[in-house]
Amino acid sequence: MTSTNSIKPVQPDISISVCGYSKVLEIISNKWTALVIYSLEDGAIRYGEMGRRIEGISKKMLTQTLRQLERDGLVQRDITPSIPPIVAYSLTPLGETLLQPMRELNQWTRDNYSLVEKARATYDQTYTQE
Amino acid sequence: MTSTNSIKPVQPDISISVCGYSKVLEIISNKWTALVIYSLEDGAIRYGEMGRRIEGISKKMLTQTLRQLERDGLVQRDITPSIPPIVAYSLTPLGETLLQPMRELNQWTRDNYSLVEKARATYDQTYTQE
DNA sequence: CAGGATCCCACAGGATACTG
DNA sequence: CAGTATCCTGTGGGATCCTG
Repeated sequence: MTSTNSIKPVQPDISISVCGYSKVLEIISNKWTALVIYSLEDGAIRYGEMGRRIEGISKKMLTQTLRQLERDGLVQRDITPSIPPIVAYSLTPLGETLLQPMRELNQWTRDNYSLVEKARATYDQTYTQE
Repeated sequence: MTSTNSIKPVQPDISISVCGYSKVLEIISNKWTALVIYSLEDGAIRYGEMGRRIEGISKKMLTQTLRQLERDGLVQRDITPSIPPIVAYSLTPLGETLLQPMRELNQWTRDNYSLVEKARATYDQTYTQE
C-alpha cells in the first residue's frame, strides 16, 4: 500500500525469525517431539510408559524432549513425590491447541505420502546412472 | 479389538517410520524448506529472486532444498534453455496440497507464539540460579 | 544466471554408566 | 522409577571457489 510500483521486492522479505511456518517447526521438528506429543494425545501418561511406547527413544532424549516442551509451555509435569516417585506428563491447554494443526499434518500424510514415495522412486530412477 | 484386557501396551506402538506426524515433518522440517515453500505460495518464481527474497540463504542450500522438494514431487523445475538460462520453480499440484496444513501452522503461530515466548521466559526465570 | 564441488565445523542426538 | 552426567560420532549446513 505504501509502495506505488509493482516491481517485486529486492530486499529479503522472508526470514526464519518472522515466517510463521518456520517458527512452529522450530518447536515441533526435533526428532522425537512429534512422537512425544502424539503419545500425549489421549491424556496423561507416565515417563516410563512413554519411553516404552515410543520405539527407539532413549531416556536422555525422552527427558530432553519433555524438558523442551515443558519450557515452551506445551507440556505439564506432575510429580507425586513418593519413593519411587511417580511422574506423569500431560499436554497443557496451550499444548492441546497444537493437536488440531498436527492432525491436519497427519491427515495430509495419509492422503499424500504414497505419492511422495512414488515421486522419489521416479526421481531416483531418472537420475541414477544408465 | 483383538485384545481382551485393558492393560496399556508394553510393546512400542509409536514409531518414526509410521507416525504421520513425523513423516511430514521429515519432509518439511529442514532449515530452509518451509521458507522455500512459502516463497512459492504466490506462483512460479525464478531461482535468483527466491535467493534474494529468503534472508540469509546461500546458493548451496537453496539448490539443495529445491532438489529435495523436487525429488519429493512437491516442486517443479521449469527451464528455458537460453543463455543465460532461465529457471523457474513452482509448486506441483501435490505441493499445493501442503499449503492448507502449512497455513494452519501459520495461524497457530499467530495465535499462540507469544504464549510460548512468555512460557519460556517464566521457565528460564524459574530455573536460573537464585 | 543458476548452479556444482570442496572443505570444514557445530551441534543434535546416540551409547553407556551412575543416582536420589 | 525417573532421571543425570559424560563421552563420542554423523551430518546438516556454512564459507569459499569454480563453471556452462
